Amino acid sequence: MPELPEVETVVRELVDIENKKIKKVQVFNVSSVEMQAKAFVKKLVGKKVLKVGRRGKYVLLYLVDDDIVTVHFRMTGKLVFHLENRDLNYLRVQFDFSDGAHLYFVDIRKFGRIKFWNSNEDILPGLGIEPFNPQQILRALKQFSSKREIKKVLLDQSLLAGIGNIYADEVLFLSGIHPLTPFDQLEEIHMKELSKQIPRVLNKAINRMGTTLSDYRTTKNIGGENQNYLKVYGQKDRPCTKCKRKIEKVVIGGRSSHFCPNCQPF
DNA sequence: AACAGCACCTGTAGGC
DNA sequence: TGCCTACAGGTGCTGT
Repeated sequence: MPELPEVETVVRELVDIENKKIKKVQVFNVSSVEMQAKAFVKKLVGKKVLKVGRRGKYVLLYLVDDDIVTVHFRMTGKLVFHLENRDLNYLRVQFDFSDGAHLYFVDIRKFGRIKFWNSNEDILPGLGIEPFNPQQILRALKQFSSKREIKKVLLDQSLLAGIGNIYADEVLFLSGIHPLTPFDQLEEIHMKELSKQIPRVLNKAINRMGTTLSDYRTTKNIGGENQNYLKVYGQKDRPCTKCKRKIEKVVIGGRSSHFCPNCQPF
Protein backbone atom coordinates (compact mmCIF):
# COMPACT_ATOMS: atom_id res chain seq x y z
CA MET A 1 0.00 0.00 0.00
CA PRO A 2 1.64 2.36 0.58
CA GLU A 3 1.87 5.94 0.09
CA LEU A 4 0.35 8.70 2.21
CA PRO A 5 -3.14 8.77 0.61
CA GLU A 6 -3.58 5.03 1.02
CA VAL A 7 -2.45 5.15 4.65
CA GLU A 8 -4.69 8.16 5.35
CA THR A 9 -7.68 6.31 3.89
CA VAL A 10 -7.03 3.38 6.20
CA VAL A 11 -6.48 5.60 9.23
CA ARG A 12 -9.83 7.31 8.71
CA GLU A 13 -11.57 3.94 8.81
CA LEU A 14 -9.59 2.85 11.86
CA VAL A 15 -11.59 5.25 14.06
CA ASP A 16 -13.72 2.15 14.53
CA ILE A 17 -11.15 0.70 16.92
CA GLU A 18 -10.74 3.85 18.98
CA ASN A 19 -11.55 3.31 22.65
CA LYS A 20 -11.44 -0.44 22.26
CA LYS A 21 -9.34 -2.59 24.56
CA ILE A 22 -6.84 -5.04 23.11
CA LYS A 23 -7.73 -8.43 24.52
CA LYS A 24 -5.37 -10.69 22.59
CA VAL A 25 -2.46 -10.36 20.14
CA GLN A 26 -1.09 -13.19 18.02
CA VAL A 27 2.15 -12.83 16.07
CA PHE A 28 2.30 -15.36 13.23
CA ASN A 29 5.39 -13.87 11.60
CA VAL A 30 8.00 -12.69 14.08
CA SER A 31 9.77 -10.37 11.64
CA SER A 32 6.58 -8.32 11.25
CA VAL A 33 7.10 -6.89 14.75
CA GLU A 34 10.24 -5.02 15.73
CA MET A 35 10.54 -6.59 19.15
CA GLN A 36 10.55 -10.09 20.60
CA ALA A 37 7.05 -11.35 19.82
CA LYS A 38 6.43 -12.34 23.42
CA ALA A 39 7.42 -8.91 24.74
CA PHE A 40 5.38 -7.18 22.05
CA VAL A 41 2.26 -9.12 23.00
CA LYS A 42 2.81 -8.38 26.66
CA LYS A 43 3.14 -4.65 25.99
CA LEU A 44 -0.18 -4.53 24.14
CA VAL A 45 -2.56 -6.91 25.85
CA GLY A 46 -4.96 -5.13 28.18
CA LYS A 47 -4.20 -1.69 26.70
CA LYS A 48 -6.83 0.55 25.21
CA VAL A 49 -6.38 2.27 21.84
CA LEU A 50 -7.25 5.88 22.59
CA LYS A 51 -6.77 7.32 19.13
CA VAL A 52 -5.56 6.44 15.65
CA GLY A 53 -3.44 8.82 13.58
CA ARG A 54 -0.91 9.06 10.79
CA ARG A 55 2.56 10.46 10.10
CA GLY A 56 3.90 10.10 6.57
CA LYS A 57 3.27 6.49 5.58
CA TYR A 58 2.92 5.31 9.19
CA VAL A 59 -0.29 4.42 11.01
CA LEU A 60 -0.12 5.52 14.66
CA LEU A 61 -2.04 3.81 17.44
CA TYR A 62 -2.04 5.94 20.58
CA LEU A 63 -2.39 3.72 23.61
CA VAL A 64 -3.08 4.53 27.25
CA ASP A 65 -0.03 5.71 29.23
CA ASP A 66 1.22 7.54 26.10
CA ASP A 67 2.69 4.42 24.55
CA ILE A 68 2.44 4.30 20.76
CA VAL A 69 2.35 1.56 18.13
CA THR A 70 3.38 2.38 14.57
CA VAL A 71 2.45 0.30 11.54
CA HIS A 72 4.25 0.62 8.21
CA PHE A 73 2.83 -1.30 5.26
CA ARG A 74 5.91 -1.13 3.02
CA MET A 75 4.84 -2.82 -0.23
CA THR A 76 2.00 -5.23 0.45
CA GLY A 77 0.87 -4.78 4.04
CA LYS A 78 -2.72 -3.98 4.94
CA LEU A 79 -4.97 -3.82 7.99
CA VAL A 80 -8.41 -5.36 7.54
CA PHE A 81 -11.38 -5.86 9.86
CA HIS A 82 -12.39 -9.18 8.34
CA LEU A 83 -10.15 -12.01 7.20
CA GLU A 84 -10.98 -13.28 3.73
CA ASN A 85 -9.94 -16.68 2.42
CA ARG A 86 -7.50 -15.26 -0.09
CA ASP A 87 -5.63 -13.55 2.77
CA LEU A 88 -5.40 -16.59 5.05
CA ASN A 89 -1.85 -17.53 4.04
CA TYR A 90 -0.61 -13.99 4.58
CA LEU A 91 -1.97 -13.23 8.05
CA ARG A 92 1.04 -11.98 10.02
CA VAL A 93 -0.42 -10.41 13.18
CA GLN A 94 -3.90 -10.59 14.66
CA PHE A 95 -5.42 -8.18 17.19
CA ASP A 96 -8.58 -9.16 19.06
CA PHE A 97 -10.52 -6.55 21.00
CA SER A 98 -12.57 -7.12 24.11
CA ASP A 99 -15.81 -6.19 22.35
CA GLY A 100 -15.31 -9.01 19.84
CA ALA A 101 -13.85 -6.90 17.01
CA HIS A 102 -10.72 -7.99 15.17
CA LEU A 103 -7.94 -6.30 13.25
CA TYR A 104 -5.76 -8.38 10.94
CA PHE A 105 -2.35 -7.35 9.66
CA VAL A 106 -2.01 -9.11 6.30
CA ASP A 107 1.21 -8.83 4.31
CA ILE A 108 2.20 -11.01 1.35
CA ARG A 109 5.85 -9.99 1.12
CA LYS A 110 6.47 -9.63 4.87
CA PHE A 111 8.18 -6.25 4.45
CA GLY A 112 5.71 -4.43 6.68
CA ARG A 113 6.70 -3.57 10.24
CA ILE A 114 4.82 -2.98 13.48
CA LYS A 115 6.72 -1.24 16.25
CA PHE A 116 6.00 -0.49 19.89
CA TRP A 117 7.30 2.78 21.32
CA ASN A 118 7.50 3.59 25.01
CA SER A 119 6.00 6.92 26.08
CA ASN A 120 9.47 8.40 26.67
CA GLU A 121 10.71 7.64 23.17
CA ASP A 122 10.97 10.15 20.34
CA ILE A 123 8.92 8.35 17.71
CA LEU A 124 9.88 8.26 14.02
CA PRO A 125 13.01 10.41 14.36
CA GLY A 126 14.16 12.15 11.20
CA LEU A 127 10.81 11.96 9.46
CA GLY A 128 10.11 15.03 7.31
CA ILE A 129 7.14 17.39 7.39
CA GLU A 130 3.58 16.51 6.45
CA PRO A 131 3.28 17.71 2.84
CA PHE A 132 -0.02 19.61 2.93
CA ASN A 133 0.87 23.23 3.56
CA PRO A 134 2.26 24.85 0.37
CA GLN A 135 4.10 27.59 2.26
CA GLN A 136 5.71 25.11 4.61
CA ILE A 137 6.68 22.86 1.70
CA LEU A 138 8.21 25.79 -0.17
CA ARG A 139 10.20 26.75 2.91
CA ALA A 140 11.47 23.19 3.31
CA LEU A 141 12.45 22.97 -0.36
CA LYS A 142 14.24 26.32 -0.28
CA GLN A 143 16.39 25.42 2.68
CA PHE A 144 17.16 21.97 1.29
CA SER A 145 20.31 21.50 -0.74
CA SER A 146 21.20 18.55 -2.98
CA LYS A 147 22.71 17.68 -6.30
CA ARG A 148 20.45 14.61 -6.54
CA GLU A 149 17.70 14.28 -9.12
CA ILE A 150 14.36 15.81 -8.07
CA LYS A 151 12.68 12.41 -8.32
CA LYS A 152 15.00 11.03 -5.64
CA VAL A 153 14.51 14.09 -3.45
CA LEU A 154 10.72 13.72 -3.55
CA LEU A 155 11.11 10.13 -2.35
CA ASP A 156 13.34 11.23 0.55
CA GLN A 157 11.14 10.77 3.62
CA SER A 158 13.38 12.98 5.75
CA LEU A 159 12.38 16.02 3.71
CA LEU A 160 8.70 15.44 2.92
CA ALA A 161 6.95 12.50 4.58
CA GLY A 162 4.56 10.30 2.65
CA ILE A 163 5.31 10.77 -1.04
CA GLY A 164 6.11 7.51 -2.86
CA ASN A 165 6.82 6.41 -6.40
CA ILE A 166 3.35 6.92 -7.85
CA TYR A 167 2.68 10.39 -6.46
CA ALA A 168 6.22 11.61 -7.09
CA ASP A 169 5.74 10.89 -10.81
CA GLU A 170 2.28 12.48 -10.84
CA VAL A 171 3.50 15.60 -9.02
CA LEU A 172 6.43 16.06 -11.41
CA PHE A 173 4.17 15.75 -14.44
CA LEU A 174 1.70 18.31 -13.13
CA SER A 175 4.61 20.61 -12.22
CA GLY A 176 6.18 20.27 -15.68
CA ILE A 177 9.49 19.09 -14.25
CA HIS A 178 11.63 16.29 -15.72
CA PRO A 179 12.36 13.67 -13.03
CA LEU A 180 16.10 13.71 -13.76
CA THR A 181 16.44 17.46 -13.13
CA PRO A 182 19.12 18.02 -10.46
CA PHE A 183 17.47 19.52 -7.39
CA ASP A 184 19.94 22.40 -7.19
CA GLN A 185 19.06 23.42 -10.75
CA LEU A 186 15.38 23.94 -9.95
CA GLU A 187 14.21 27.49 -10.34
CA GLU A 188 11.99 29.39 -7.94
CA ILE A 189 8.98 28.86 -10.17
CA HIS A 190 9.52 25.10 -10.11
CA MET A 191 9.69 25.06 -6.33
CA LYS A 192 6.48 27.05 -6.12
CA GLU A 193 4.74 24.72 -8.54
CA LEU A 194 5.86 21.66 -6.58
CA SER A 195 4.63 23.21 -3.33
CA LYS A 196 1.24 23.73 -4.91
CA GLN A 197 0.94 20.41 -6.72
CA ILE A 198 2.07 18.11 -3.90
CA PRO A 199 -0.92 18.84 -1.61
CA ARG A 200 -3.31 18.87 -4.59
CA VAL A 201 -2.24 15.47 -5.84
CA LEU A 202 -2.31 13.92 -2.37
CA ASN A 203 -5.67 15.42 -1.44
CA LYS A 204 -7.28 14.27 -4.67
CA ALA A 205 -5.95 10.77 -4.11
CA ILE A 206 -7.29 10.77 -0.54
CA ASN A 207 -10.71 11.82 -1.81
CA ARG A 208 -10.60 8.83 -4.16
CA MET A 209 -9.56 6.53 -1.32
CA GLY A 210 -6.11 5.87 -2.72
CA THR A 211 -4.60 4.13 -5.71
CA THR A 212 -5.17 0.38 -6.03
CA LEU A 213 -2.80 -1.30 -8.49
CA SER A 214 -2.66 -4.77 -7.00
CA ASP A 215 -2.46 -5.23 -3.24
CA TYR A 216 -3.67 -2.06 -1.54
CA ARG A 217 -7.07 -2.36 0.08
CA THR A 218 -8.85 -0.37 2.77
CA THR A 219 -9.77 -1.96 6.12
CA LYS A 220 -12.94 -3.21 4.45
CA ASN A 221 -10.81 -4.93 1.84
CA ILE A 222 -11.96 -2.75 -1.03
CA GLY A 223 -9.76 -0.82 -3.46
CA GLY A 224 -9.47 2.89 -4.13
CA GLU A 225 -10.32 4.78 -7.33
CA ASN A 226 -7.30 6.98 -7.97
CA GLN A 227 -5.70 4.47 -10.36
CA ASN A 228 -8.29 5.63 -12.89
CA TYR A 229 -6.92 9.16 -12.81
CA LEU A 230 -3.15 8.64 -13.10
CA LYS A 231 -1.57 10.87 -15.74
CA VAL A 232 1.83 9.20 -16.08
CA TYR A 233 2.45 6.42 -13.56
CA GLY A 234 2.02 3.08 -15.33
CA GLN A 235 1.12 4.90 -18.56
CA LYS A 236 4.24 4.03 -20.61
CA ASP A 237 3.62 4.36 -24.37
CA ARG A 238 0.15 5.80 -23.78
CA PRO A 239 -0.58 9.31 -25.07
CA CYS A 240 0.03 12.24 -22.74
CA THR A 241 -3.27 13.74 -21.59
CA LYS A 242 -1.98 17.23 -22.42
CA CYS A 243 -0.04 16.85 -25.67
CA LYS A 244 -0.58 13.26 -26.91
CA ARG A 245 3.15 12.50 -26.97
CA LYS A 246 3.99 9.02 -25.71
CA ILE A 247 4.71 8.72 -21.99
CA GLU A 248 8.21 7.40 -21.37
CA LYS A 249 9.65 5.30 -18.56
CA VAL A 250 13.19 5.41 -17.17
CA VAL A 251 14.80 3.99 -14.04
CA ILE A 252 15.98 6.50 -11.41
CA GLY A 253 17.48 5.23 -8.18
CA GLY A 254 16.16 1.79 -9.00
CA ARG A 255 12.57 3.00 -9.26
CA SER A 256 10.56 3.26 -12.46
CA SER A 257 9.86 6.86 -13.38
CA HIS A 258 7.21 7.94 -15.87
CA PHE A 259 7.09 11.30 -17.63
CA CYS A 260 6.07 13.14 -20.77
CA PRO A 261 9.19 14.21 -22.71
CA ASN A 262 7.30 17.17 -24.13
CA CYS A 263 5.53 18.52 -21.04
CA GLN A 264 8.52 17.80 -18.79
CA PRO A 265 11.55 18.97 -20.78
CA PHE A 266 15.01 18.20 -19.44
C1' DA B 1 28.74 12.57 3.85
C1' DA B 2 26.50 10.88 0.06
C1' DC B 3 25.36 7.44 -2.89
C1' DA B 4 24.89 2.96 -5.32
C1' DG B 5 23.79 -1.67 -4.70
C1' DC B 6 21.67 -5.08 -2.65
C1' DA B 7 18.76 -7.36 0.83
C1' DC B 8 14.36 -8.29 2.57
C1' DC B 9 9.90 -11.65 0.41
C1' DT B 10 6.18 -13.38 -2.64
C1' DG B 11 3.35 -13.17 -6.60
C1' DT B 12 2.45 -12.20 -11.34
C1' DA B 13 3.15 -11.23 -16.15
C1' DG B 14 5.52 -11.89 -20.26
C1' DG B 15 8.84 -14.24 -23.35
C1' DC B 16 10.25 -18.52 -25.23
C1' DT C 1 1.83 -26.18 -20.05
C1' DG C 2 6.15 -25.00 -17.94
C1' DC C 3 10.39 -22.70 -17.04
C1' DC C 4 12.89 -18.43 -16.50
C1' DT C 5 13.40 -13.58 -15.87
C1' DA C 6 11.93 -9.05 -14.68
C1' DC C 7 9.33 -6.29 -11.93
C1' DA C 8 6.19 -4.46 -8.02
C1' DG C 9 2.86 1.63 -3.82
C1' DG C 10 9.41 0.80 0.43
C1' DT C 11 13.02 1.13 3.38
C1' DG C 12 17.48 -0.07 5.62
C1' DC C 13 22.07 -1.85 5.72
C1' DT C 14 26.79 -2.12 3.82
C1' DG C 15 30.60 -0.84 1.35
C1' DT C 16 32.86 2.70 -1.41
